[in-house]
Amino acid sequence: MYALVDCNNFYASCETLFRPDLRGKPVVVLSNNDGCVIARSAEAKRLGIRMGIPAFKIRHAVQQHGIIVFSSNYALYADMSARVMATLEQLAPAVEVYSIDEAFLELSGIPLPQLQPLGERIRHTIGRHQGLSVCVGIAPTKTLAKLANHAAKRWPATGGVVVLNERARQQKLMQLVPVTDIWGVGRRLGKRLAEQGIRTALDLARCPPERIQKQFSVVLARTVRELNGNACLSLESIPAPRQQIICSRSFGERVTDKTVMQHAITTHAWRAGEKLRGQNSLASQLSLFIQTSPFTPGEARYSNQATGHFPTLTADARDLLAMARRLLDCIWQDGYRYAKAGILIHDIAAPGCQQESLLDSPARERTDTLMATLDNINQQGIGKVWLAAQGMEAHQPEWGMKRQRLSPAYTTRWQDLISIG
DNA sequence: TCTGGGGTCCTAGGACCC
DNA sequence: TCTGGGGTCCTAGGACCC
Repeated sequence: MYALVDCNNFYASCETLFRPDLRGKPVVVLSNNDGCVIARSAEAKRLGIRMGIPAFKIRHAVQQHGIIVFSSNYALYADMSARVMATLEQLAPAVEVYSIDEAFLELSGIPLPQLQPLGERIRHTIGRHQGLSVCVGIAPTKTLAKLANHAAKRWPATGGVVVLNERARQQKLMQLVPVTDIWGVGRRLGKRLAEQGIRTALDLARCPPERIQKQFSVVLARTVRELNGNACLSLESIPAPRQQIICSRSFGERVTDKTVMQHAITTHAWRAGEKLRGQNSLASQLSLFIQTSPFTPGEARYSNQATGHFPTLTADARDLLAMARRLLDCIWQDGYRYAKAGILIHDIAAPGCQQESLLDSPARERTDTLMATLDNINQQGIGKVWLAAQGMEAHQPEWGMKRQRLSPAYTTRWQDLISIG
């Protein structure tokens, strides 16, 4: 059996955690740059604030209903997430961290009658330790566990825990759930399925998987099997190294100056290097993209990308930044108002695969030591070091994000520690 | 004025190989 | 007149997830 544990309104709940005065009030959290609504408290949902709506479109509702608005505070969310996951590790034999607010647990070996009490214990413990509310779905496959979790969220009478072990209960639930609420079925597939009269989860579960594979894909066929209790997906407790690393941001204000753009892209390249070294990988190529806004009508549009190959595999920040700057020289065009830029690494290799250069022997060990030292300093919170190419105003860069409603980093920065009295 | 930032997997089609 | 059959690798694009 698998459990899916999912935090309720995670970002919004993190914000109210240290602001008890806001409990029971409508709260929303915006995406980076205060762009769109990406999380809502139950009260905000009840007011009809939709997921993903641009912030400027809800200004009226904010005023009218006194909705409290926050910028994204990922320092806070990531730290609270780590605490929730650590708690789950103590409650279950194996945990797969699936996203910032969700985890799958493997519960094999636990007798059936103990599953419901275990779900309740998980809810209770995270409520006590982290002050967050979670829902728990338990079922024989991951897809059914997702479905059970969906039911636990949707129907409060379940008490936030749903165990779906009997076929009859699974079918009863599937009959009520639209097919697009199934994990792995999005809008497009939902539309194509509807054309064939497949509207509920049960409709899909009753299709022969061979037919679905032929007409749709092997992925959807797997979903059909999972809905029928045939587990095709297993718990992946050890995350595989990323095959692709992206660091990109929309700018707080449009960028028109090449030096400012250089600072931005070298900072993204630096971050990409940190992620790369963090998973002990090497890059063989790096891409850069820059673009104007696709939304502003009447404004000249430009978007371009360039890729460069390294002579030997590298995770050295100096190589990555130099490449980013070289690529910018290739695609930069004066006269545009740039809205976004990013760095992509997609050809990622493990150390030991590299072909060293015949001509110059890179001092691999020395660059590894240097990078490890820099990463260490930055992780310990004793200060920050970076390369001069990133510009000197690393804390408040000109191109930085707009975050006008940012809450304190309550749990990760000493000066933001809450004081009482 | 104002529209996020990551990821994954699969498939089709072209280039190329023998 | 008649023009094979079996592969691999790469890329772009589409779909999904949070």
